[in-house]
Amino acid sequence: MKTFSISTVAKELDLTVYTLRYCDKERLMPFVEWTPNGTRLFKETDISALKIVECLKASGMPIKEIKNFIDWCSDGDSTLQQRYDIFMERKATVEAQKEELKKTMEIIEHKCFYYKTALEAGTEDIHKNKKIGGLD
Amino acid sequence: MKTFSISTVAKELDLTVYTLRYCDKERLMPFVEWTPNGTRLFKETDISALKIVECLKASGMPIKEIKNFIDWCSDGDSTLQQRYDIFMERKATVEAQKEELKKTMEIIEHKCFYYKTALEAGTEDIHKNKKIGGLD
DNA sequence: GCTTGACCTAGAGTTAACTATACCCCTTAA
DNA sequence: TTAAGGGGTATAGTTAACTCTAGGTCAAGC
Repeated sequence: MKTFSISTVAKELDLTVYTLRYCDKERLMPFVEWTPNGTRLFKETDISALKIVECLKASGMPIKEIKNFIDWCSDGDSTLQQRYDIFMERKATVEAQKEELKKTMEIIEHKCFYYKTALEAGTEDIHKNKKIGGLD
Repeated sequence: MKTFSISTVAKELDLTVYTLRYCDKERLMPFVEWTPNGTRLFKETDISALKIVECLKASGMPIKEIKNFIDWCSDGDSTLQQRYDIFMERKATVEAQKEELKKTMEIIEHKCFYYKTALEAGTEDIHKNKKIGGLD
């Protein structure tokens, strides 16, 4: 079976070896195996699992909670419901983040317009007294 | 002119007074005025400006860079280009974040499906050997 | 056989953005 | 007139997720 060194995996996942070792210390990868002389050996499936870990991180999940998920994975079918719940919950938080970003983007685009027109006019004054209490 | 206390503004922006004072210490609100006995007095326009600060924070901009923007605002029309550039750059990074979230969401939704079907089958085994090296 | 470079651990240091504490002042209501 | 409550400062502590350093092992190549 093909295996990979920690630095290869780091490159593949766009992480540092420090980060991978940190994740290991936090018990996020109990599945990786070792050579007899104490070097980690990553399998293809390990890399897939780490991509899920990265996905959960990207969704804003703290590492301690990701650890719960990893533990449940080792526990087999009895934890299927918990694992399902985790991803449904993640789906909701990511949806909320998307909404937040959308609002943020609206304000930013408004400001782009504000400064574009101000630049064209040579002064910000054209926006003064436009709307009282507005965001302009 | 109507003014607001720090705790009122905190409520309005959904921040703590600690956070507002921290922002002040970081020179993110040089525009707020003070009573003779040393209390901050927020105007309506100050709250609008702080909403922009919060928007920049939400876009992932570090506070030290937001400070640059605030400084430029005080410098008048000579900094219009810099300020425009900042928002155009923010627009690009938020766009990138949206892309990232989209990818994250795809994996999460795939996992929701994975666990939903596993739950229905009563076992995760139905997904074994489906695709070698796949994300399932 | 010696150097180089990849791997290892333990543990210290970093960073940003708060968050809290200690202690002070001022106003207001009982 | 005193106690509560809201304001202020300075400074210390927290947190998460790295990031780095020191010091060590081991295999390969010259």
